[in-house]
This record gives sequence, C-alpha cells and structure tokens, in this order.
Amino acid sequence: MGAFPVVHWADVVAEKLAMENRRHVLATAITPSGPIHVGNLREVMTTEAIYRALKDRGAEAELIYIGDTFDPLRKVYPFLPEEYEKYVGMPLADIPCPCGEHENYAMHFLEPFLESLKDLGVRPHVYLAHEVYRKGIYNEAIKVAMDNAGKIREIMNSIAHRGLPETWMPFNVKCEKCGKLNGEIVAYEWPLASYKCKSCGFEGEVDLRKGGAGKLPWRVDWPARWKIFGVTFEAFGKDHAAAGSSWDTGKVIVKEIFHHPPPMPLVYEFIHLKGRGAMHGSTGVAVSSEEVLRMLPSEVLRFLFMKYEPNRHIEFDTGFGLLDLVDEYDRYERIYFGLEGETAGTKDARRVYELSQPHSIPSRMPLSIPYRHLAVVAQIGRNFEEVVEILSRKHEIKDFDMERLRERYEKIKYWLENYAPEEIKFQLMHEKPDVELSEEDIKFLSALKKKMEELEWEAEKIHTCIHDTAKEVGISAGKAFRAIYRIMLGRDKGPRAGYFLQSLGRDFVLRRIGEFI
RNA sequence: GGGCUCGUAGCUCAGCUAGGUAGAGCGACAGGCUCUUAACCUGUUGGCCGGGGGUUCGAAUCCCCCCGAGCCCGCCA
Repeated sequence: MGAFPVVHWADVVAEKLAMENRRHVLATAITPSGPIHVGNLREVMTTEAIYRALKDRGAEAELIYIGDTFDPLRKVYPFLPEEYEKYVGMPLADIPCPCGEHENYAMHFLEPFLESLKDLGVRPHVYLAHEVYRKGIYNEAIKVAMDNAGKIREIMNSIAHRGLPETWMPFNVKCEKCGKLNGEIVAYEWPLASYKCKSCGFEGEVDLRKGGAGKLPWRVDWPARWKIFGVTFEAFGKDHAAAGSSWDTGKVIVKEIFHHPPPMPLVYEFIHLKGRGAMHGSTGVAVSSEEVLRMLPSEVLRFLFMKYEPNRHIEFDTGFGLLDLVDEYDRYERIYFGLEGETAGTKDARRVYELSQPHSIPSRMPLSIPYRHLAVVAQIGRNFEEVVEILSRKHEIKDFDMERLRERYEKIKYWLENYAPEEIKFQLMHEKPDVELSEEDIKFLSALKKKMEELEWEAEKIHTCIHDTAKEVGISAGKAFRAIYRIMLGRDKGPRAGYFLQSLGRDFVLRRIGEFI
C-alpha cells in the first residue's frame, strides 16, 4: 500500500471499501428547505474525500447528490414571509421561489449551494428527488413498500417504538386539490389507492404508477434509495444514527423489504459556530456555504473538513479563528512543499493538503502572505493594486501568485466588512479626531513635522525618522507611535507606521499633525 | 430513560487502534531586526491530560463508575 499511507480517515474508509472490489456509489443528500449551511456541507465534503481516496486507489466510484426537493415544507421559517404559511406541507419543488428568480423554492437554496460545490471542486451527479419521483423511478419501490406495509409497520414499531396503527401505509399522497403531501391512504389495491387529505379533507383516488403522485416517508424513502441507486456508502449526521433512528430502521427495511444490502455508514458530527452552538438552519445559528466562501478561500474551507476526523465536532470561528485557520492551511502547504517539517501538531499534513485542493495541486509553492498581515495591508491600500504595491516592497509577487492573492484580498475585505472583530479594524480619521495628547506628545509631533517636511517620503525613512525624533525630544518610542496612531486612527495601536504613513501621503500627514500643534 | 460523540495548556487541537516520565499552532510575556506597530526572527511562560476506582513494573493512552458538554431518539427530513 506504499503510495497511500492508510492514516488519513478518508483513506481508512476507502481502503475498506476498496476491499469489496466492486463499483461504488457514494451518496449524499441534503434537504434544501433553507440556506444550506457549512454544517450540511460537511456531509458532501466528507463523502467526496472518500470518493477521491477511492479513485486514488484505482477503484471505480461515483459520487451522487440527491436534492430532497420533494420533501414538504415543514413550517414557516424565520426567514420566510408569513404568507408562506399556505405552502406548509407542499413539496419544496412546488412552492414559488422566495426571491422570484429561481425555478422554485428548492432551487432558490439549491442553486447557490451547487455553485459553492463547484468552487470547492466537488462535481457529483445531481439528482432532484421530485424529478426522480416524477419519472417513475421509485415506482417499483413504492409497490414493494405498499405490498409490505404490514412488515414495514412492524419494523418501525419494534425498532423505533412507534405506535403505528394498523391502517398506516408507507406512502403520503400529494393531494390533488391542495397540493400538500398529506393524503392518507384509506384503501389500496395496486396500482390504485384511495386517500383522504388530512389538510383539506379532499377524498380521491390516485394511480401510484403516476410519477409524483406522492412520496414514501423518509424512513422508507431512504432504504428505497439505496436500492434504486445502488448506494454502497453513505455518510450521515449523528441525528440519523441515534438508537431507533432512521438508520436503525433503514438498514433493516432495505434488507428485509427491498432485499438489498445497506451501504457502509459513516456518522459525522455537526459544526458549531464558535460560542453559539451547533449550526441549525432554523435557529439562525448558521452560515451558508456560499457566505463562507465569500470570506474564506475554497481550499481553506476544504481544509477545515479534511483536517478533522468526521466524528469530531468542528468549532467554526468567523472571528480571529478564521485568520488562524488560513495561516494553519499555509503551514500545511509549507510542509507539503518541504519548507517545514511535520511537527506534533500537524496531522497527516501532506494528505490533508492534497485533499484540500479543489482542483489540482499547485505545481510549486505559492506565495504565502500571513493572513493576519494581509488583513492589515488590505485596510491600508485603497484597492488591490495598492495592496500589491505595498506587498511588493517585501515580497516578490509573480504572475503565478497573482490570482490567489487577488482572491484572498477580496475575501479578506469581505471578512473585514462583515465579520472581523473591532480590534483588528482601523479606519483613517478623515476629520481631526477628538483625542487627548500630552505636552510631550505635542512637542514630539512638532519636531516630527519639521523633519518630515524635508524627508524623502519612503517607509523605512519615515520609520527611522520617528525613532530619531522621539530620541531627540526625549520621549519613548512607544509614546511616539501612540501619538501618531491617535491622531490618525483615534486609537493607540495601528499598522506598521512607516508603510502606513507613506501610503497616506506627506500632505495628509503634515496637515493632520498641524491640526494638533 | 436510551443512543452516539466529546471533555488534553487562556483559545483551537494533536497524541489515545501495538500503554513507558505531556505536544503543536495561536495568544500572552521578553528579546532581536543599527532605536518597542498588528510584519519577520528567537526565546520564555503556560496543563495534577474532567473526577474516582481498577489492570500493570509503568496509563492521557486499556477496563468500570461518576460528573460535564453537544446532538439525537416526532407517520420531519
């Protein structure tokens, strides 16, 4: 097994799957009932990593994503207008798009998510549940389920301790009158079923062969899917893994009803927003995948998932932790390119780095600017070109690096505007700020102004000039810098003074000092 | 009541699936860079490994109990 050391979790799972020596179908599914957040994303990323690891071993594998577009809307979520009350119970694909620009409600949330997947280099075969049903692909499974309703009921009652009544049937009809998935079957003889709608009271009869006539309940739908798509592996959140939960009933139903083996399972933990608990669409503790990609390079987001084993919960921090995460990624990159040794804190660094690449692995070590530093420079330069100019003083920026630098610049700008803690933000005071200065501060500034009038306006020179002047006036350098930051930013600390003042321009600096002496 | 997962330095986490006197990053602190920014470099600090038992010559690592945290156990997915 030399080429792929079996240490990374994705390789461990892939190794096991590969031993089965057959074609694999790895399934993922998410219900687009609201913004699809990074917590949900973990399911896809985890599965995709294993998919890649399988391919790396030469196994034949397919990655599929099933959008649960045929699920009913459960309630009016906080982000929805009240009028959506009338759609509760209807399939997501039948409900109008909240913004009016997508085909339907489901696509409103699904499309940006699928876009994110593209950025992340994930290209699954996408199926939409409402289409799968409509095309009649479920028909066989529906018949088997209906014909075995009694057995399914027993399984559910014994494993999940449900008190399902004798009359329970494993199918919810979509009411022809109100369009909700609340039609309860009262009589059945394949292929016809009579139902009564629990929502509007309508009574009717449907031909179950007509695609989209209704839907299998989740606990039956899931195992049916394993058979229909030949799923051999599926990762799911621990909510499905609790005792008596859908995995417990599903693995029995698929064997005994559909006569098909269950896939290999993998339970993954949830993602928490630092300090706010597990992400949950309905509680508002969530950041959508597309939103995260606005502030974090895609390879770093992948890195977040690859680094931790699936059974660890992840603390996602949109504050300073985000900077640390990027810097940590860069560290793994240096290790990958041999510029730094692997240490106790890094785990499977090379493999994690490989799996973090959305597309191909860079042919050589990319330029890496400490992200924290970039956060500062991005606030000094007024645009990307200026930022490049500032960075060029210390770093050699090649064309090769420009694209990544631009992406990082744009993302950190977004982060600064929307998520960054106040401590790292600074803003040039365009008007004279209201700050306290001491006698010696003023003495220092006066002397500084005089010297600066003659000074060559260059960062290093400015820096030295500040120190020289401080010494001459007999004020500590600390106080000197503080005075400068106070009159420029209205606070005690700031970015490297030399570069900072240089970028502000001599005129501005002299004028501002003049306002205080 | 039940299931799964987790509890290691201020923070985020390695180490625990072949038991052998605690690790990384960040932070903080100090120093360096021909003179103290939030760059960069170096160093220091910092943990009775949630608690208690047991197995062992020896346990963060194995077993048992307890405490704490998270999510779940709805004809919802």
